[in-house]
Amino acid sequence: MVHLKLTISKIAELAGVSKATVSRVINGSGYVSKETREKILEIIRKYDFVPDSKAVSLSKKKTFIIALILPATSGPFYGEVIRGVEEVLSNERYFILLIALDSGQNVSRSRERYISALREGRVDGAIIFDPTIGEKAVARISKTRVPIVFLLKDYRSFGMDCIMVDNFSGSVSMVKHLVEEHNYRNIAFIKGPSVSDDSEERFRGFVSSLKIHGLNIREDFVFSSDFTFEGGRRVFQRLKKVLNQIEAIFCGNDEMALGVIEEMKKEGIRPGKDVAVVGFDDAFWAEHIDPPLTTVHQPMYEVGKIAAQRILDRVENPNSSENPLKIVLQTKLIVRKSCGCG
Amino acid sequence: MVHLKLTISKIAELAGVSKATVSRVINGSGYVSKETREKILEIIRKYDFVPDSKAVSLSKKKTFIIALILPATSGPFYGEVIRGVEEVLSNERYFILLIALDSGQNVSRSRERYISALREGRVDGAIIFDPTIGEKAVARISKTRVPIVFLLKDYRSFGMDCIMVDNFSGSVSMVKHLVEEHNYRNIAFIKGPSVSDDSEERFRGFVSSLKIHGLNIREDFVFSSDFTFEGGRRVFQRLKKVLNQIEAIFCGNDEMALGVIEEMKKEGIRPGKDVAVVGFDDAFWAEHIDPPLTTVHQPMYEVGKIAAQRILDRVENPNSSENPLKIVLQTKLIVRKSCGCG
DNA sequence: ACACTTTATGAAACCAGTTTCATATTTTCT
DNA sequence: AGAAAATATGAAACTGGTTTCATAAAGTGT
Repeated sequence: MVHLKLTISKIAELAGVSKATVSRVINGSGYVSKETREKILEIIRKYDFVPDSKAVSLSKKKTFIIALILPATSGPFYGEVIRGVEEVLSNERYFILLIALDSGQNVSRSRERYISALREGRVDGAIIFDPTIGEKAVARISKTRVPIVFLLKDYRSFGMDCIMVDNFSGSVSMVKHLVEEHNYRNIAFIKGPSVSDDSEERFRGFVSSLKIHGLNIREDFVFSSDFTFEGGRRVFQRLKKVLNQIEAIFCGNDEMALGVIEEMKKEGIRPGKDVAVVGFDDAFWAEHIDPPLTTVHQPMYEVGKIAAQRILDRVENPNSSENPLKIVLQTKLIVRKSCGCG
Repeated sequence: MVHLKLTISKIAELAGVSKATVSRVINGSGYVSKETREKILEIIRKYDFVPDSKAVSLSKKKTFIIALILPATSGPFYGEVIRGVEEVLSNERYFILLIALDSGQNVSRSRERYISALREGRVDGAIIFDPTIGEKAVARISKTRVPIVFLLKDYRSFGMDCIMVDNFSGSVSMVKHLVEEHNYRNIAFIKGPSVSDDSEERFRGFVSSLKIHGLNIREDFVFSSDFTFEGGRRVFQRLKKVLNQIEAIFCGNDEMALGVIEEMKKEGIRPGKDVAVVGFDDAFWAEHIDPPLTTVHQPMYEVGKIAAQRILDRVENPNSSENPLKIVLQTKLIVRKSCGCG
């Protein structure tokens, strides 16, 4: 038995009506008499008919798909952001087209890929988390006229909403804790890659907060790495030279903090006791490592949720002349033991 | 200036040819003279034209989208599987439609959602990782005729490929290590939810391996929980009663192991010293907790890659009569310190 | 020079729906 | 009863592409 594909026309034929009427019944639009509707619904049920989304998308000019672009390296955040986005979108019957940015040299390749997706009209809107994007690419994206919400990048000048996380304040509250609660006065800082805005913000918060506390920044206490675990290990080797001059190491993110902690232990130095080590992000595992990591929590689940709400708003009210929105979510200091507490 | 949308017809008009010819140029199909081709390409470039994917999908009956269905709770795996899938698919210019299964009571709701996506013809194929699915749902899925690859579920009887991980052997090698290297003879086991095949397989491997080593299974050493961190903590409270009779606790997954370890520490019991605790999965953080967790590595990145390769194969050779494939990937014992080593 | 193949192109059908418009029938209101 | 408004339905146009088919021109072989 050959499986013949059902279409709205076949249903119409079976019901003895026109396809326009079947379409009205399916969409609940226009006038249809009660009897006709029931008859058609009966047949739809009987044959288990579902309209083809490709045809619907074409004629309605709407895909019910939102692109979600994420950096491949966002490790712990990945899941959180997706969870937030999915929760909101699935309730409104939208789907997620997930595009991961290649790491390394291939970012531009994957950037082309997602810009193509936008230009081809594959999606109704996009949530873009692309830390290394620049104005040229944003300009191209803006030409597509597809509603966009940027994550952790402010491109309101291109008419795009953005959801930010207040990294600066996060650093400030961390330094406040280290200085006021622990009386540390010599704090090293390990920066992430300089292309990362987050990294720079965190560093600026660090510098600014030191100043506020009347401490001046020692350039030889500032190190640079790449936000990875391995990078944390490596940078510790350089940092060792000043280890006897410092009381705390503020790492630009948790992964590097973990690398530093591991390396310290290997050398018989006790993190949290001999020298404090703190991070930034509050990764899933941060509370379970030894010692539990004092860090700054990034509300990535909320970022996902709010981004999804915004993009839906934009998509469903395309001609709202509302100005591009900037929403700043607060970070939260999470005190555990690696700072010397407890 | 109003932005008028470009279509293939407008391009054709501008080039003074028919849209059929433009289509041929774009697709590189059929005959087109060199001059005509160049003229058309010139105009396409000049106006920066990209064909609408919705229209292409409809007429080609192909979306270049693969659905990827994942349980929301797959925490650490999430990223790994996605990474593997994305790597393969993006190279072949396919996109991922990501659908996360709700946790708890809403699984069936999200199951409906992804089955809808298949029935609507939204995707060319699907990779399904749905641990609690049953035959009824699989039967409905199979009716859609959409090529499917199942992850960690064997539904070859419905014509679907499956990628499995050999949990049984994983358990066996773990027990072998505990018994042969450490001489433990009294080992507790904490099962995951009984609906999970993985959980059951791991348990069966445990039982079988005990037998092989001439040990008999003590029912009061077997506990049940739910694969969560909290579940691990709770079950430890029950497990305490037999704590003085056992030398090791084999946890059905890493998260529970972590819960157990935390709880033990709170009570002043030293995991890895006083009693061994081992897990299953090899989550990202497993090597960084204290003590580093001895566990069984699940090759989820490879699972993703292979699943993606299979689904592409099926999608691009729709009438291959090849029998449904079962691919079993091997787990790997990762010895760290929580078993008492080192 | 003639038949045959290859190359080149456009008209029209097609993919599977939605939407507009015209028309016919009822219903409601003076 | 007659006009206006509401209800009901189908034909046809439309979404933006691809593909088939017919036709014509150019190239090839004998």
